[in-house]
Amino acid sequence: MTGSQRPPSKFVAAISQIQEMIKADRIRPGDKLPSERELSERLSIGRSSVREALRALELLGLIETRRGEGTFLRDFQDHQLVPLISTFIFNDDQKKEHVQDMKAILEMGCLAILAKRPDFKNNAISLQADFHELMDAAGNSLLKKIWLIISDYAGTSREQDRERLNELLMGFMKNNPS
Amino acid sequence: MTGSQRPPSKFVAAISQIQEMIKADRIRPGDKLPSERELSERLSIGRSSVREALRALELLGLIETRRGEGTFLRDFQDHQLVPLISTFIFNDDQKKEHVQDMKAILEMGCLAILAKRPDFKNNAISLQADFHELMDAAGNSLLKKIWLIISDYAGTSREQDRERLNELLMGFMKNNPS
DNA sequence: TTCATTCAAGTGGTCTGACCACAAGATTTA
DNA sequence: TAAATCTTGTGGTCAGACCACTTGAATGAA
Repeated sequence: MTGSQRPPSKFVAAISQIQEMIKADRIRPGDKLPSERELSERLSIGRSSVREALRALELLGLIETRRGEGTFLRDFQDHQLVPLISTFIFNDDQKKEHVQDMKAILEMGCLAILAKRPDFKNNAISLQADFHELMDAAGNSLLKKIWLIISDYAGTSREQDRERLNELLMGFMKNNPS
Repeated sequence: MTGSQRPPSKFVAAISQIQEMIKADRIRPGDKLPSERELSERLSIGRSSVREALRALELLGLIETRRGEGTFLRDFQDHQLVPLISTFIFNDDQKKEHVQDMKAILEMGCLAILAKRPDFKNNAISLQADFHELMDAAGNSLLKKIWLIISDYAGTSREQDRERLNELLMGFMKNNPS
């Protein structure tokens, strides 16, 4: 027989279903999810599989689990997956470079956005500024979120960031004289 | 009693231990990890907990699981983590503009990488090229991955992409005369 | 009443043992 | 030799049993 691709594992299916449930039931960050046992019943899968799904989501920082209380939807702010994955990344220097480059690209992009503004030189950018503020100023939340994640992976210090920012700014001033 | 912080859950501990084991045993991408049952024994924790850890790692794209064969360490390059996080990131962030800007930033970054190469003008970039090829040429898998996802969300056509690429190239040529 | 104590129910955390589905190699058989 | 068949080892899943913890209700003492 051909074409009989086996279905995705239960725990992967569970993740999707849980996400759908979150949307359908309008569960918001901070709200409580159904208990593992209830999920198990509603999704008709064993509790173990539910747990595997929940543990994975937890590791991603999408949910939070409190023993004796329940499982709660979380805001994406503090993703713990970063330190975790970075240890894996550290095995490979090339990948580390990629992360660094990626970060630089995002930062350049941030500056490019700001540079289009008339008040670019005046207030928004002082040499005391750091990218957290600049990202806010740029007003692209998507950019900022991704930058935050990448920054975490990159693992550079605030000082290093600031130094490079200065360098970048110098370059910008030169290429974009007002 | 105060200050009795309870230990991290088994499955979190398992993740760390598995990581250490990978390092200690010099397991490289593509290699096989010990079986779940063996891990269970070696780490002295139940197989369920081992599985919760492995499932989480799998969702992060750090390992790959093949039924009947085993569990294998994976190259970080194909981490599914990015698409995963992205679905979440895009949740509250439907701002189309942000996505477009983000895409442009990534593409500029790609060009910037290529521009540093001596053969920039010669072969790598022809006006027939599109960003798929350019991203490959840039050689930053992380960049490409994120770009692909963003592109997906941006929903622009290949033609639109090519047009903008041409515009960008023009600008680049102007600002970076060889 | 009011406050503290106790208790019961619900929840996540973990383990065990049992199957199933699958892949690969060894073994048997034609 | 070549095909068909075990056998073994692996992940996938489930059910049931405890444990640890939180909460709130029930209970009792002031």
